Amino acid sequence: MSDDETGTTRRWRVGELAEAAGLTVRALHHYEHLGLLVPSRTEANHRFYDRGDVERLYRIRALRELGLSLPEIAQTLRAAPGALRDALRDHLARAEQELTRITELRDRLRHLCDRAETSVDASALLGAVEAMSRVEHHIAARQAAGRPERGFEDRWRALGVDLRACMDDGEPPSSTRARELARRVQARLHAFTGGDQATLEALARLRRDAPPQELAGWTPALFRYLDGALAALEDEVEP
Amino acid sequence: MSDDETGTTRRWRVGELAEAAGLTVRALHHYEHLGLLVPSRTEANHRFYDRGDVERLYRIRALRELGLSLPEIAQTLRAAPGALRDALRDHLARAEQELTRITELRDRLRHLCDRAETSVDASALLGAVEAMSRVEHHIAARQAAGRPERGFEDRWRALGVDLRACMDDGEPPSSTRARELARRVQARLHAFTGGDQATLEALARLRRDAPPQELAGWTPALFRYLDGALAALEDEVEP
DNA sequence: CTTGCACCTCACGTAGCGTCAGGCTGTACC
DNA sequence: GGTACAGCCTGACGCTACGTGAGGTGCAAG
Repeated sequence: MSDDETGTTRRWRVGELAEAAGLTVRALHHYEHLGLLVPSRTEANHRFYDRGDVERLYRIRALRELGLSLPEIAQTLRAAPGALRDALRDHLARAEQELTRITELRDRLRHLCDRAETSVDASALLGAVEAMSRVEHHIAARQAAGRPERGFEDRWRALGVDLRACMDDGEPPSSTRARELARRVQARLHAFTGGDQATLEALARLRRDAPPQELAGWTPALFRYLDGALAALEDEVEP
Repeated sequence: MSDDETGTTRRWRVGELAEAAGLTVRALHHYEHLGLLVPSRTEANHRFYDRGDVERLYRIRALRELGLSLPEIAQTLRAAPGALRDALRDHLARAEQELTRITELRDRLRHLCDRAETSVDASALLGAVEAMSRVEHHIAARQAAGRPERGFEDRWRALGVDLRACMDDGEPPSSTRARELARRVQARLHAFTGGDQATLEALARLRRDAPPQELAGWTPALFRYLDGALAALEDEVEP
């Protein structure tokens, strides 16, 4: 059943093919420019695509919809054997990274939108946004500087457990035990921020305005309790 | 505690500020070009940024990290009142859309990668990718054409239930009852594809090579059973 | 012969900068 | 005072995957 027998030596003009494939003429021009899909030409220099070109186009489209870049597609279509599998795996990894990135982003945005609902003025909201950003940058900078973060979370978790026990025992934030724990938190904070005032303020703002729901065993209620104890500490210094 | 008293009338040069904010000099040039952050100049025409500029920059950075575009940031910083809240809500909606998109993408990629593990040659894999794309395009085209899709899934589900009952009753795929159901499936497929051969083939390929885990009550086992019954139908026509 | 449509080839625009290229400024050292 | 070097300046092109014209050609119908 050759093309000749069935009369299927069909040729497509750009417009037809674009229509059929759900693309635009310009896109086909672009693919040709990249050497990704190079059609033949008529005497009048008009492009025409044969059956092979069309099949190639559908593959291109399929890989495009998976999110591969045009150069990547060109490469996997050139070196077909195991390259496709590797390309898909690489791309899967990238997609999963993107996914976690966007998920975090969405969570932050949700949090901020929730807060915005409950009538907070814009500058406070901006402040919260900025504080988040500042603290994250600080953490990133520490990691980039090669600071060993071993036991980083564990220590916070341990402090959280102690403070929660104190709170659950009904001790007021101004109690000696609570203030002692607050002092330890302050020391930890100082070590973490390297004494940077801006980061310390940003952290305070986050605790007050946008405490994370659950971070190393800390809850919003615990953060509030801590703030009470820290306030008691300050009163102690300058009564 | 004014700037004069504390001597904190500090001014930053571009390089310093870029370093401090974790950006590049070029980015700051760009922000100035957009009118987003316009510093003062020294006599020698060098940029310098004061405390207010720095604060503005940190807000810009924070909003950028939330994924807002630079024009959007410019706008929300100009018209601060409720604009920020609206912008965040809009952006949240976009983020959630992106999230579902990437999630679907990841699922497809995972599926394909799984199949690639079990040593399938590249062209078959490409074929599966292409078939997915083709079927999706067909569905999109139908929806764009305004085809009423009411009861679309329900009918497939009903057919699936009948076929599963048949399979669970131990009837062989070649039994009269199974072939009758296969005939009804064929009719549905024909109605769905509008008789388009390419889409029919793509669907057959998907059933065989990459059956979805769960779609309107159909499982891979059920798809295999259906293929058996369809094969029995064909044998019946030309024995 | 004109109308009209599909086609052709430039070529600029998009977002957010990266990355030269070529020239000026400011400071430190000799 | 000269000079070396870091840091600053202003263009201007590059990147993705095309969109969107502008200005000209090919071909069939009226």
